[in-house]
Amino acid sequence: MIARKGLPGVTLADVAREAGCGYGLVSFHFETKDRLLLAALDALVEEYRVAWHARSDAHADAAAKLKALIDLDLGSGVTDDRHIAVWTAFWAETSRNADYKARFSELNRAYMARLEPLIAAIAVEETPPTDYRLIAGGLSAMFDGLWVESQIGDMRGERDWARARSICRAYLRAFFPKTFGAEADRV
Amino acid sequence: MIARKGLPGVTLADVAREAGCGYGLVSFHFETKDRLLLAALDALVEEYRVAWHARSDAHADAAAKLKALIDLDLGSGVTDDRHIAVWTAFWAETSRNADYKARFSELNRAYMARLEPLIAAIAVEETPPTDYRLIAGGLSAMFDGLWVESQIGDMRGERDWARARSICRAYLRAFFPKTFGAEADRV
DNA sequence: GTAGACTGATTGATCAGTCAATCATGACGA
DNA sequence: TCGTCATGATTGACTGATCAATCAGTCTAC
Repeated sequence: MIARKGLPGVTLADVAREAGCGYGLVSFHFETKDRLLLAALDALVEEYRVAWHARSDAHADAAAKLKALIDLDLGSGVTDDRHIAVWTAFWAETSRNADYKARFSELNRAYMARLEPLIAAIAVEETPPTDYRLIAGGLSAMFDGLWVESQIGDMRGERDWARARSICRAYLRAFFPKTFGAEADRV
Repeated sequence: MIARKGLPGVTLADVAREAGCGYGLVSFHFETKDRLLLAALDALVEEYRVAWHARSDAHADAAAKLKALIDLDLGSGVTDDRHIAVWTAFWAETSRNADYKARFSELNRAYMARLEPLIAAIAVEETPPTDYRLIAGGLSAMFDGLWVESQIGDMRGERDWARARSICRAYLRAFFPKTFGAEADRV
């Protein structure tokens, strides 16, 4: 519903109708619209976190984990247009909402704490020319940027997600040519 | 005002007060709140476009133009926190507003039409290992992502912008080591 | 019988949009 | 030179709609 109507466009009456209960119950349960939206953000973050850990734990080596992260972030079930519309909706309010900011700060910390060691592990094998932290920060920024562009640009459908994944693989290949082979990646 | 209060938080009465005129004049001049916001977006895009062309035209070679673009997008007067808060506010509504989408599509087209030739020009000199379009797309995504992170993350102040610029320079150096030298870029 | 789950009508606040009234400017004629 | 009028700019009170929050009451399960 947030994806369809935006954060301010969602009304408690809408939520009640969709949930199949009365208005009062929504109001009573969440106390306030702010808290309802915060609960939605928490659910969104948690859903992402679960999917992310699941994919990460499914692989042993750093390169495979990174590839799995690319697949998760760009075109998976938790990063389709609908989900991303919700992320961007919350992003837009973050500068005015300390609760949102806290959630994103913590998510970002956890994210970088998992991403940086992966990059570092590969970097030591390839005699790093650059700070691995910058490489990790760049990859993270790329994901966010590709999410934004999927919302505001002309991206539509799996082909464009495949291109987004190619962009990220090209990025990693540029830094780590040995680890991320030279398959043809033109889309 | 949009940066302070968000798109739905801005009221016509606020605008009138800030502009020092009566409520009715704002209402009469813009006809509708939607059109007022669209005018604000047009002004934002135009301001960016002017700054971008000015910086681009100030240099002759592609590498210098690219460096100027990095400086413009990450930490200049048209990309401070206030401006970026407005961009993200409009981004969040784009999936629901065809006018916004049209503006961003056109801006993106113009942006890539300028960016891709720069990358291509450098790529031919360095025997490209990857499609230059992917490299350009990655840089554009990085800019957007760093904007998002400046809003939602813990970025604050010039030091973090310097780090963001380092990320982009590291990106370009990874693809084009000859053109983008190997200065120490650790922040 | 009672506690807790649940309902939805009501209230009060906010806000976009409307419109009748006012004001400023300048043209025109005496 | 001065008064008069017309036009367009500008005002802000008012209207109607929307919506979060409240609360008095109903239902259900045990």
